[in-house]
Amino acid sequence: MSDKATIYDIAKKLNISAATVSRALNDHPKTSNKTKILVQETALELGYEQNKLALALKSGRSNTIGVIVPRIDINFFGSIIRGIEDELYPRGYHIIICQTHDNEQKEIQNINALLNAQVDGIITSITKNTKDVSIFERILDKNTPLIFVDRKLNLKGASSVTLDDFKGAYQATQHLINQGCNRITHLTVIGYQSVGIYKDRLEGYTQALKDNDIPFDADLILDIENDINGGKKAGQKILNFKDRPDGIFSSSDFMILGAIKEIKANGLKIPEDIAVIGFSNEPFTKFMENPISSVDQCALEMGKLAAKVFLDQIIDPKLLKVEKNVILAPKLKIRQSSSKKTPAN
Amino acid sequence: MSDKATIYDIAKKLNISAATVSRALNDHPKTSNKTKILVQETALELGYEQNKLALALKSGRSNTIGVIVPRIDINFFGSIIRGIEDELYPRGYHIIICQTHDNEQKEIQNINALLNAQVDGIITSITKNTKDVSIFERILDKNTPLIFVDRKLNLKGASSVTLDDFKGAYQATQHLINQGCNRITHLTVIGYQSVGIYKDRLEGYTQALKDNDIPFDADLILDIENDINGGKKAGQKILNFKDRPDGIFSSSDFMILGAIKEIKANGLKIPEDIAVIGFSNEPFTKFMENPISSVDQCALEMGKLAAKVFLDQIIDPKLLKVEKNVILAPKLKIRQSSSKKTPAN
DNA sequence: AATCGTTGCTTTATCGCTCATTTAAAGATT
DNA sequence: AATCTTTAAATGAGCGATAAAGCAACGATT
Repeated sequence: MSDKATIYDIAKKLNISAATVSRALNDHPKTSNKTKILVQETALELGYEQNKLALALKSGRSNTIGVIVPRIDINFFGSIIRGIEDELYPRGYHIIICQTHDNEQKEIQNINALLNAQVDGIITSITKNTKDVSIFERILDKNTPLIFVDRKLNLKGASSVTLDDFKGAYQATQHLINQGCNRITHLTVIGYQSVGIYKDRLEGYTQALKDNDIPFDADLILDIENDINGGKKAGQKILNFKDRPDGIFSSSDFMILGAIKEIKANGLKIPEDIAVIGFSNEPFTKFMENPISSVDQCALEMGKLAAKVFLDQIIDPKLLKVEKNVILAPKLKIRQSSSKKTPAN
Repeated sequence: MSDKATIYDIAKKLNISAATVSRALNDHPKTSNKTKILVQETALELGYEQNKLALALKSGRSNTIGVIVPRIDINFFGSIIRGIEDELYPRGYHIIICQTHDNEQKEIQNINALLNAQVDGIITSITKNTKDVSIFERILDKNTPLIFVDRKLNLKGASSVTLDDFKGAYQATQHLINQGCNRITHLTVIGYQSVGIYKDRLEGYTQALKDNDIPFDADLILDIENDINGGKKAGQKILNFKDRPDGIFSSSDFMILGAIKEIKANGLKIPEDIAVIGFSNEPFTKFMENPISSVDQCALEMGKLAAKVFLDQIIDPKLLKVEKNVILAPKLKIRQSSSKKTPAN
């Protein structure tokens, strides 16, 4: 039971007051060098370590930040967290992780728990089902910095780091058009339109068509489940079209994977017959035998930026609420699945 | 600035002492129902919330656990963390995440930081380069429960949840033999033998050969880099063998992916010419057009078990150190890449 | 010699909560 | 009626660190 030494132990040993020890350790100007050295030596000798909890209680700052994501084991969120950690750890911050599993109730619980734990800020991606804004207002009421990553709410006083989903979708669609496609379907999930990102992707797609004088055809918008099976069903529909599409822009990599499987199973070639591009740049897309093009969401960078925005917010606690909204440009990863003209990786 | 209410605020309002408020809120037996109700109502009215920091300082327990992994954005570790979170969150624990990036110095820093933060326990996967045991002994000296996941050190007093790598390797090799292979190469990383798991996999492979009266051939052990490129190089070597192998057991999915690409590029068929199986069950293995067989490491379950072991440890703080070593049986995921006889998914 | 300013430390109070101990009040016992 | 129990609340201390204010000692100033 090597019970930790406190500043009191040091004080007693040196016959000085605890406050002096505290100042000596903090390199306070009003301390003599003699005492500083003496205290530091004794601290080392006793194996003293600052109790962060006491400091946190006293100062009201825990040096801890809460991060809430739908699920940790989704690559995208894992990378975001890594970005946050990479940025904040060197500055002495700890990161508390919470998951919502896309459940609004858990989201509320998580936020309350984090606030109780006195975190210095919260970075979060909202659930697909978040309806109630009030819990987020509570965060702001407490003057706790709130930064949304990727999935955001529009809330005065809250910052955000998001992807320009419109642009990503626009570029992906434009890329397909450049490859010679002129009948492009779009796979999406209408049910998630509240999250905003799917809506933006749909709009980017629509705009790209418009700018290229390709008529918009509502039948080409396929509303499916966001998984491989949904993609397979979409693949069937696509194969059954009288006027078969020659391109697919999917708002998710999993949906496009299903569609690809279905299309190939029916003897069509990708990208020759149908060129496809997904969204998210899931790790598996580049590992495939025929690598899948996708829109990269720069997760790592989003995490880093969110961390930086957080740091900006707390530079001056007296400052009126700073609100900062960063929009990241996505990066197209052109691979075989959409390279009719020039194959690439 | 809706500054949080404390028990003193409640006490003042009701003209009772703070201690009574504390007891009332904690449902202490020596409190009258009248007071309890009164206090609870006032607490609600003032928007009181317990300050966990103060509680932690007072009680010496932070209700926080530290998790240190090489990298968060690796699927395997993400799943472990998810398992831990799923298990501990409902019991009121928070999880602080740290990364080592496989750097021993960062590992030491992380541990020190977590101990300063007064975590109630540490769950970790050591780096590939960990040499020094003393930092882990420090954890135990402080009576902080220490649980290793997957990558462990043998340390008296520390618990562990690991995979039976030997068994996984044995089963994978046996499976290839069952499929008719009798000249099986093994891809490994000799440099990582200190981590233990690669060594165990090699031994499982060796034992399976022995039990099936297949002579061990040291030339069939290929020591390569643990990535796709390493796998490609291994693939070349395999193709150049005079007596070409008909099976590959790889201790990593990335290595086998490279090997597969190389082999297919040379016109050979998988599994017909060469049957292959990897290790880790990375997500991409099942998404491939020709899904890759692999040994699943049950990451989620490992995380959950680690959390449970932690909870076991702290049931009775007075108890002598409990040491618990759980070894999980891996699960073979048989897919196309190794299914010569009966195709499966 | 008396006063002033520095320097460097001590004292005291506080962050919010809880535990052990004490006190007070009411009821039970003879 | 006087004492003993029981019960509920008050008191005070302390977890570990720090900030503000107070004070002693020294040398410098006039």
